[in-house]
Amino acid sequence: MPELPEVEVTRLSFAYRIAGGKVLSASLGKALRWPLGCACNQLLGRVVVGVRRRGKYLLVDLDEGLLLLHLGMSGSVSFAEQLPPKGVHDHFELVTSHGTLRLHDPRRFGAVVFARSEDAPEAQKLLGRLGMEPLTDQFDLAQFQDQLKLRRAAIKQVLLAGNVVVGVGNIYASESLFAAGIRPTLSAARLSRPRVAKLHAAIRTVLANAVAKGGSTLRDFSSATGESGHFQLSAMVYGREGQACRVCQSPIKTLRQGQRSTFYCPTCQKA
DNA sequence: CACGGATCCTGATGGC
DNA sequence: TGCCATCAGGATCCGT
Repeated sequence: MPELPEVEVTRLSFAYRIAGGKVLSASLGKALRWPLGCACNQLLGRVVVGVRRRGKYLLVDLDEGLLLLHLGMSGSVSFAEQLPPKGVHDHFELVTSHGTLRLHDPRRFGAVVFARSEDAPEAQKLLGRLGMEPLTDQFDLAQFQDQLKLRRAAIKQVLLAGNVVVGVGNIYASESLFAAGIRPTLSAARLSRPRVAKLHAAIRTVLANAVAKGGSTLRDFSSATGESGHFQLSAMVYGREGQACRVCQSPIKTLRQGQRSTFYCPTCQKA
């Protein structure tokens, strides 16, 4: 479910409200992708200092240590003073004096991991190999060009891998490549510098636009306050196989890359 | 190191 | 209605 825009929309929807809250209780349900890395009662009394995002991770900063939350494919976060009773797929809960943070994740590809600090090995294991943040100045064009030169794989797969640039998942990889007019199957290393520059700008525009639209709600994404996103309504290619391209009217095509669907316009996206 | 494929898990959907 | 196959917003691990 969640790519960078959905994670950022989630963050924006609860960060300012949870900040300052003191942890009153914490509980875990079924196992997520990795163990929490501490006993739940070690979190008692901690104060939530703020919530940041790195790639698709939410970093819940505590006065001592931090929690790394990942939503996997099907995760979502709720935050409210009072939440409805726990359901079968609610696997983590942090009750604070400002409200309750809950992670709902049917497929359990998500994770909650405690780390003593961002630099600690348990955090670096998850964050250490992440690529550049696309919506910050860290996303340097020259560096992007240099790094793509080292990758022979298809540009779509390089974007998804997250070790060059983070946060671009299956929806926004297709959308960004459409915006840049690039065929998803092209080898990253063979893209001309001007085309990479176009892609660099496209990624930023597409992601920023998606955040502004509240993310994409395909089946069940909503922010921590329950708001649906509506980026999917303006998607140019994702989920539009067979429909007319919004620019040139050609039917949108689909293909499989690394067991994921890719959508593209055969006319607008040049080989 | 870079690459492609298998893998974790549950639920929705479509064909027969 | 049931059963089976396929697909779904991710990312790690493993063999080459």
